[in-house]
Amino acid sequence: MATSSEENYLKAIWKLTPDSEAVSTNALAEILAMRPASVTDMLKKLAAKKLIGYKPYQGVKLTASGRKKALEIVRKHRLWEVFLRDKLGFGWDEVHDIAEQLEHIESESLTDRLDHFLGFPKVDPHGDPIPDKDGKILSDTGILLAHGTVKTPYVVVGVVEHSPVFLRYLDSYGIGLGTLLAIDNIEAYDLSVKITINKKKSVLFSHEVARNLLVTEQ
Amino acid sequence: MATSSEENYLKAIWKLTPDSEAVSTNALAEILAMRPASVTDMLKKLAAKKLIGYKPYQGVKLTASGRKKALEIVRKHRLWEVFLRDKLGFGWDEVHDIAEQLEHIESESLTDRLDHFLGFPKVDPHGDPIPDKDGKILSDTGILLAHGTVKTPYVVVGVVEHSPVFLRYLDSYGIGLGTLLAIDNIEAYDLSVKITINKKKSVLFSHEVARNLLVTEQ
DNA sequence: ATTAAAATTTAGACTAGCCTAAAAAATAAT
DNA sequence: ATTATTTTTTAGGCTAGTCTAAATTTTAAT
Ligand SMILES: [Mn+2]
Ligand SMILES: [Mn+2]
Ligand SMILES: [Mn+2]
Ligand SMILES: [Mn+2]
Repeated sequence: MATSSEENYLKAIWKLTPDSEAVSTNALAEILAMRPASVTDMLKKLAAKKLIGYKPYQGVKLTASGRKKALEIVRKHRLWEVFLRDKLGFGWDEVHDIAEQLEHIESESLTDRLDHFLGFPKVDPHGDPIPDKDGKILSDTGILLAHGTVKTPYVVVGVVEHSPVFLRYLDSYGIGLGTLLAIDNIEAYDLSVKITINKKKSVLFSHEVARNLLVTEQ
Repeated sequence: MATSSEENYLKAIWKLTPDSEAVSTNALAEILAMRPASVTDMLKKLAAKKLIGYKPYQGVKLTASGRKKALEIVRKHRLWEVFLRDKLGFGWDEVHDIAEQLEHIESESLTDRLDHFLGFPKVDPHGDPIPDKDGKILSDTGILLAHGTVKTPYVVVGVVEHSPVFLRYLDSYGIGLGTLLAIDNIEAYDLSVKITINKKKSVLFSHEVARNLLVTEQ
C-alpha cells in the first residue's frame, strides 16, 4: 500500500512527536537527510492519502491511520532488531541499519509470527518499547543518568543516542541493558560523573555520556 | 549496488538459463510480467554495468559477475524460504512471495549469519538447491515422476511447478519432500497415473501432476 | 526471392522521488 | 511598523522504471 519512502516519512513524523503534535517541514528534512522542497512534495502526497493533516506553512500531524501505519513500521523495525540480536547474534550497534531495510517487508502474518517466534519481546536491543499488534506502545521508562542522584543504585534500561560509535563505546565499558550503575559524584565544573559499574570498577564519564543513558532505580 | 529491479532481471535471466545460454527479450518479458520494450531498456542498463552481454536482436547472457550477483539473490531467496518454514512455521505454499521481498535485503553478514542459524541447509522448501557463499550450486537432482517406471519405489525431492495452488493440492494428499511414492500403473489413454502414497493409500493423478513432481529412486 | 509474421528496438510519455534556485509567507529584529 | 531573516512552498529539472505505439530487424512462409 504505502511505499518505503512514505513509510520513512511517517516514521520520522512519529519519532519527532510521538504524541501527535505539529512537525515542521525543516525538522523533517533534517532527520530524513532531505531537502525541505522534497519534504513538501511528499507531505502533499501523504495528505492526499489522509495519512497526515497538512496545511501549508502550518506543519503536519499524523492522522489516526497515519499514526497506525507509523507504529506498524516501528513495530517491525524493533522486532527485526530483536531477531538480529537474539537469533543471529548481531551486536546492538549493528542491528539498526539492517532493520531499516527489513521494516519495509510487507506481510502481516510475517510480523506476527516473528513476534511469536521471539517470545513477544517488550523492548528492542536499545531498550525502546515495541508496539503490539494493535499499535499500543508503552511510554519510555527511565530517567537520564545525568539527572540521577549520587549513591542511588541504578540499572540501565535504554539509550538516547543510538549511534554505533556510542553503543560500541558503552560495550568497551561492559555497559548494556541491565547493567548496574551508581553515581559516585558529579563534578560541578563540567558535570562529568564518576560512575561505579556493576559494583566493581569506577570510571569517569562526560556529561555527554550521562545524558544519553537511560536508567531506573534499583 | 544493484537495485531490486536489476536484481529481479538478473535472477530471471539465470532462471531461464542456469547454464548461461542466450535468453530472448520476450522470454524475459514473459516471466517478469513486463513489456518487451521495458525489458530492452533494462537490458541496456545491465549491459552498461557489465552484468550481461547484450547485442541488439541477439538475446542476452549473464557475465561472470552477473551470474554471481544472480546467485547471491537466489541464495538469499532460498535461505529466507527455509527460515520462514523452519523457524516461523509457514507452509511451503506461503514462503515464496515473502522471500521475493526478503531476497533484496542487502547485508552480506546477515545472509551468512542466517545460513549459519539455519544449519547450512542444502535445499529450500521446494527442494531447490541453495547456492553457497561462493555461488556454488548443486545441479537439480531427481527425475519427473511422469518419466518414472511402474513399481519402482520413489521419494519426492522437489517440484517443478511452484504455485501455491499446486503445493496446497499436494498438501491435501499428504505429499511433501520426502514422501514415498510408487507408480501402480500408467494409463495409456491420457497418461494419468495411479500412485501409492507412503505405501498406504492409492490415488489417481493426472499427467499434469506427474510431470510437476521430482523424485529419486528408493 | 519475396512477402508475411513475429520479435525486438526506438520514440515519446508518465509517475515517484529526489534536487536546485527562486518566490512567497511567516517570524523576528530594529 | 518597517525591514530583515528564516521557513516553506513553487517552478522546473533529473533519473529510474515502467508503459503504448510505431519503426525496424529477424525469422518463417510462400
Ligand atoms: Mn533502530
Ligand atoms: Mn532500536
Ligand atoms: Mn521461491
Ligand atoms: Mn523455493
